Amino acid sequence: MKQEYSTKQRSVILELLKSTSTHVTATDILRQLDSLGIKISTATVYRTLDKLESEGILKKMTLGDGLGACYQYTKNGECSQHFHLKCVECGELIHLSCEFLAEMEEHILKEHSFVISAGRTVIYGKCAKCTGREEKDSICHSHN
Amino acid sequence: MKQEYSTKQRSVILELLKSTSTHVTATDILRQLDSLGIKISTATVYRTLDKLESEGILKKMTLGDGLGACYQYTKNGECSQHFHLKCVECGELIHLSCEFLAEMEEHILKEHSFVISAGRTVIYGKCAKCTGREEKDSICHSHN
DNA sequence: CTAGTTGCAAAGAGTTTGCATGGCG
DNA sequence: CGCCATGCAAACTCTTTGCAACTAG
Repeated sequence: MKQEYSTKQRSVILELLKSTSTHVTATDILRQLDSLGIKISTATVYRTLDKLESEGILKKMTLGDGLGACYQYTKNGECSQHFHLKCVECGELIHLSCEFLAEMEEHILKEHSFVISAGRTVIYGKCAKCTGREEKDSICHSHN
Repeated sequence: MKQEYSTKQRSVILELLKSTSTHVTATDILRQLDSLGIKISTATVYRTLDKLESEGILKKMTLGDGLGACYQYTKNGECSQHFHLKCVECGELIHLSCEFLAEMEEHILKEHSFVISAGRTVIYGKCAKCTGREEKDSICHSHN
């Protein structure tokens, strides 16, 4: 097995991720590093994220926007155990840890023989804020 | 509202999608068109897929691999009312109409104030066939 | 010293856009 | 005829790769 060196770049990136509460793209990280005056090459960021992911330190998720992969720091894979709700209006990502979802997984496993990959799944819809907002101005139009 | 013309390109692309049982990427379509000797430009394929999707004729899904967006034909709107389970192994799309899901929607609405858009949501995981298949050859490795 | 790591720049893959032309209704 | 759709090529974004220089252990 490959040994991991503890380099400055690696720890900077990891710190950044630890201090971020939501998911970030590689580009976000690049931008942040840039605004912090830290210079780490694009390639290194991608390679590091990749490594951190395969070490299980980060979770990689694809939120079907045009944004590319998102990464998020998770203490021992925590995020792989809950679902994500993504508001299609405002883009907010809600982490949903709730026993009901566990039930749902079980149900789908038993009744439909399907093993859900919660980490990969993003449930789309509208968050509270955006639902309220919509009701105000959509008097009578079907759907976009 | 924009009117949709029925062009040759549009119907060719739609036919292709109708006759495909799993998801395809824009590139797949381009390749297929090419091997059929039909020439439709890249831009048109992308624009058409986009339009078909917003008309609700296609379902767009992102299978977080490096592959880009995937599209799949679904009979007009029929599918906006139930969830979809997508096997990340074999590509099978399972249409899941089940009261449990309705319960789940309600739960998420009440407890989390989030309105799920079932038509937009794809739940990823592994279907029965592929789960069985995996167990055969993964004697003892943690997870990918 | 050795093997993993970094930077740079170039290359790829997927997708989008501007603009002139073509085609449906 | 008017307006949407198409083609082409250039532009873009995200990500990967080759390779020489570098550094942690």
